[in-house]
Amino acid sequence: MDKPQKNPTTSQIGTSTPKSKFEDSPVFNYISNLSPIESVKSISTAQTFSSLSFTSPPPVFTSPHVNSHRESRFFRCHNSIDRTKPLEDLNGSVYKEDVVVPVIEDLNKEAPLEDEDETSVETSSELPQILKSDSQTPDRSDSPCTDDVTLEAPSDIPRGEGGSSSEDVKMGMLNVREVNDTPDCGRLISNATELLVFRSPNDSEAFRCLVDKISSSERRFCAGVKSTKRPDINKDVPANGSSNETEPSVVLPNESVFSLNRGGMRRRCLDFEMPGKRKKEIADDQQSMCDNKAAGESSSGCVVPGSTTPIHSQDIVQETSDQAENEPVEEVPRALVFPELNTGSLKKKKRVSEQAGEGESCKRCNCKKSKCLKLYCECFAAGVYCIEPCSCIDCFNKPVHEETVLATRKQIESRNPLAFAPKVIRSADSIMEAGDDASKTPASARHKRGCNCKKSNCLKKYCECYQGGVGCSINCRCEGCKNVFGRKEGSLLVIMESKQEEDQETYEKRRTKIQHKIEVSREVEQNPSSDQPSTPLPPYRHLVVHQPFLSKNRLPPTQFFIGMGSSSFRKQDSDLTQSHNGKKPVDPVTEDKTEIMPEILLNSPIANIKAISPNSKRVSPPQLGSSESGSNLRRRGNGRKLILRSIPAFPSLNPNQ
DNA sequence: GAGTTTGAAACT
DNA sequence: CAGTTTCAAACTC
Repeated sequence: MDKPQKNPTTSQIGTSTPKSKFEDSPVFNYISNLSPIESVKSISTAQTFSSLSFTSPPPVFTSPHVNSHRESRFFRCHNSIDRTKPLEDLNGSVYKEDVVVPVIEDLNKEAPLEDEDETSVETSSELPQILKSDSQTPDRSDSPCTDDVTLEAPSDIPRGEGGSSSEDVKMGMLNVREVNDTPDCGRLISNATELLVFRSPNDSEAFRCLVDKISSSERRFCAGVKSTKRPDINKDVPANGSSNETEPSVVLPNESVFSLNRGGMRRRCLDFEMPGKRKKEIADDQQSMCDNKAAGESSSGCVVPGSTTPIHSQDIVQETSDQAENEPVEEVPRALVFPELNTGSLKKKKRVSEQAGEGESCKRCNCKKSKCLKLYCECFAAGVYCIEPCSCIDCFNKPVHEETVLATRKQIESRNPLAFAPKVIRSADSIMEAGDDASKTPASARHKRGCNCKKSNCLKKYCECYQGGVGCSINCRCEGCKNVFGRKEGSLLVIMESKQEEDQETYEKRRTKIQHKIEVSREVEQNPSSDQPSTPLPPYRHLVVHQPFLSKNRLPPTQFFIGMGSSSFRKQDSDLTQSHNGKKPVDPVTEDKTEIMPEILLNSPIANIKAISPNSKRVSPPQLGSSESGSNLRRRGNGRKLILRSIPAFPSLNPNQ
């Protein structure tokens, strides 16, 4: 199996092979040179670290467990393949590798900070186990395999990638859960809930909550994990890994944030979480295997409630934070994921949810004719089984009918591969934003398909964009859009036009600036270090900060459309820019920018991120008129247009791609 | 809680 | 692809 392979490496590295050997090895040297961390680790952690770098992630990644997790996200692993492919692809690729790596890094870095090496070690070890197989015994922590896993991940995954973070988070979750089987599960769960929130399609709000909490949650999470794990870990884990790995828990939180960025990641988080819940539930009910399957998906479902987004997410988060300490109940939402099995626990959850106002957070449907086998059903659409709280009639969206569910899913997916993809796609920027604004800035995001509102003015939850806490985009065909999160192009155009009317002089100035920027951008390309807004390398924050939406405090609209065919989005985006042109005949500048930006953006991943930021795209909603927006625009001047262009560059989001 | 409104999903 | 119907959530009373 995978383990054997890993084990040898790990065991060798960790146990038998002395540091000296590794160090002597050319590989070791090479690795050490590559990573800055090494130097630190070399002393205490060298073994683990090196092993990580050496060992290939493959074992973990390849491990069936991993797969199972992914699959679990949805109703089943198998299913996941079809429907989730897009998502999974995103998740999957990043998932395994990313997860492992971040943890390791964090461990290395933080390990020293954290006192307990032992705990850290165990966590790392556990992670592998989890990754490999959820079901596997926790005892494994002792086994070298775990070490291997951790080791491997780091090497492959670069820190820089935000996506990885998600993985890490998941990993952390998993570890925690497994560990949790024990007492502290509650906390873990609470933490998990946060993750779930991220996952929710509506992430925007959830994301906010997370962001807000993250700082605190991380602490908790780490603390909880450590505390929980340590006892167990200590038992199993000897001094070895201890020093190295302490960090995982800590790491997780941070990375979790990153994970949020990617749509795919969300679900995973849910899945992982599910297991945790599941364990609890299982312990209580000893539910059948189906639960596990369902759990994975359900978890996602819980999160899903896109509509619930803002409110729910917040509520949930709060609850989690509060309850986490007191009660594990938080999981309620997840429980939703699992259908009938949880009944006992569900009640609890229900109560909790209701109290918290969470009801919304979890998906509950009220289907009467669809049998919960159509997208009409929120649960089904969210990839979650219906649960007790649901008031559905003739529900087939239950583990009992798993086959039916899967078949139906397949069918729907065949029709629309993205049918089960999150409706709201978030960009990596979201994280950044969150970081900036603990407030709640929703991550930049957009509705993948756009809305078609005619009477609600995109001011009610009828509007999926509004529901998801994102602004309308070009994709939207809404009429009279007044989406507070961002109006669609029409509005923008209007704004633009008005501006032009107001002052063409300004326009010309802008144009000049843009040209300027273009020049700058060129320079930037040559000199990445430059602070120019266009520069890809510079911190994402620039983008985020400048984005007008952020100023709003509300969700920054995202330009990012994920699952959707990127091509369409791009076109649309371009259309936006063009639309300006179209409606406004002018805007040669934009075109210029667009041309320039893409190149820059494409060059570096970071650039991509920037590109993602939707804000730029959306010129600025009505609110923009205010000073902030104006200032932003001026600052970037061209920046904004440039950013829009960059969007297309953002490849990673599209699952399909 | 019942009824209405709304827009997505499904169907033709 | 467009138009219509079905459906269930969101909303109102």
